[in-house]
Amino acid sequence: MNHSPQVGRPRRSSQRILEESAAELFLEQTYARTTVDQIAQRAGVSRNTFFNYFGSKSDVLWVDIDETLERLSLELAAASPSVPVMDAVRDAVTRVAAAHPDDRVPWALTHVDLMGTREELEASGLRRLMKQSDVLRDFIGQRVRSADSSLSRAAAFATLAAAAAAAGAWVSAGVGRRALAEYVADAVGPVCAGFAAVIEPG
Amino acid sequence: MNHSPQVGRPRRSSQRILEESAAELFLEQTYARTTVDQIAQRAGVSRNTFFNYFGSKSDVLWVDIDETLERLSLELAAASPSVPVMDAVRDAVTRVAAAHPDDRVPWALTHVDLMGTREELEASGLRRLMKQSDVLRDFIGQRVRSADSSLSRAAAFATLAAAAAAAGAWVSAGVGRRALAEYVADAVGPVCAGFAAVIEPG
DNA sequence: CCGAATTATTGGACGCGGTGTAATAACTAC
DNA sequence: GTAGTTATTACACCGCGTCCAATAATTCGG
Repeated sequence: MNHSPQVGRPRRSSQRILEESAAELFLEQTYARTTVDQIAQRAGVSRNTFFNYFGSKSDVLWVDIDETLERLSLELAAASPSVPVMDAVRDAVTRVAAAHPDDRVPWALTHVDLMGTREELEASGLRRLMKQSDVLRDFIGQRVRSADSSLSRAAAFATLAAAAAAAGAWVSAGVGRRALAEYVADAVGPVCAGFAAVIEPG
Repeated sequence: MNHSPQVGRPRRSSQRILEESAAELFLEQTYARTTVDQIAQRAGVSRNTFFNYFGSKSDVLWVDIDETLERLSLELAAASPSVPVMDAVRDAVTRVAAAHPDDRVPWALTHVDLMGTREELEASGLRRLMKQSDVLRDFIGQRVRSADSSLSRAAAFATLAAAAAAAGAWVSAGVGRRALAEYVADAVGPVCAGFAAVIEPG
C-alpha cells in the first residue's frame, strides 16, 4: 500500500506545493484567469509535471473533497445488515461528513465568488459527487427487492444532492458554523425518510 | 417576442440541421470522437457558424431538455398559495415533465452507451438541471419563514436530482416505457414528502 | 436602380486545456 | 561502472471556444 519508492529519481514537487501555488494565483487573478502554465511555473516545475500530480486544472480545487468522499464505500460496507437501508445510508453519509477535518474547508467553496464562471465550478463539483452515486445506488439496490431499480437511483441522486447542498450551506455559514456533519444530517435526513417510507413501507 | 428578422442576410442553416448532422456523426463515431468541424462541414456551414447556433458542442445534446426546463419557473409562478409548498413543488416539477413531448427523447440520453465518457455526460446533464435550482430554492424559501435557508437549498437540490434520476430511468426503460411524468412523480414524491414533514410539521 | 442599414456567414488567428511520446535526469542496487 | 527505475522535461499535436475584421445577402428608403 505504501507507494513511496526508495528507488528512482526523487520527486521535485508535490501536490501540496502545486496546490499552494495555485491558491495564490487564484486569489490574485481568479481561477478562470490563471493558466496551468502559471501554476507550474510558480511551483518551479514544468507544465507536464503539473499533470503528473493532477488530472486536470479543476482537480486542484477538490483534493480534500476527494479524499473525504473515498470513505463513503467503506462506511457503507461497514453498515450492519439489520438496520433499515435508508437509515444506513443516512448514517454512512453523515459519518463521512463527520470524518472530514473541520479546518480543511475546500478551497473551491470558500472562494466561490472569486471564480469567474461559477458554472464551471458547479459542473466539476457535481462530477465529483456523481462519482459516488454508483456506489450508493448499488448499496440501496442490493438491499431492496423492488424490481424498480429507478427508485434506488433516485434515492442515491437525491441523497448526494442534499449532502452537496449541506456542504454549501456549511461553507456559507462562515466561522461560527456548526460541524459539517450536522448540516449534512439535517439535509440528508428528510430525503432518506421520504424514500424509506416508499421502499420499506413497514 | 418573435425575433425573426425580415431584414438582413437570411440564415443558411438552423439548429435542426446542425442537430441532425451532429446526431449522425455521433452515431457513427461516438460523441467524443466527432469534432465541431465535422458537424459544421456535414451541415454545409463553417465551424464558426456552428457556434452561432450553439454555445458549445455539448449544447447540441440538450436542446430539448433546455426547452422543457424553461417551463419550471412558469409552473411555479402559477402555483396556488393555498397548497403546501412541497406539494406545489412536486406538482410543478411533474407538470413540467408532463409537458415534455414524449416523442422527443433527448438524444444525449438515448445513446449514453455510445458516448465515450459517461461521467462527463451525466455531469453536463445534471448541470443543466441545477441551473433551475435557484428558481426552485427561491420559491421554497419564499414560502418558508424558517430562518434556516439551507433547508430550502437542500430541498431544491434533492428534488431536481431525483427528477434527473427519473429522466434517466425513463430513457433506460426503452420503447415500452410509461410517461415521463410518472417516473418523475415517483422519484420526486418521496423527496418532497420528506422535506414537507420537516418544513411544515403540521 | 442605387446606396444605406442590417444580419449571417466566413476565414484567420489566438489562448488554453489536455494527451502522447520520446529523451533525459536523478537516484538505487548490484 | 552498469543496469534498472522513476520523475521530469521538451515538443508536438488536437480540439474547444473566443475574437475580429471582412464579406455576402437581404430589406428599406430614395
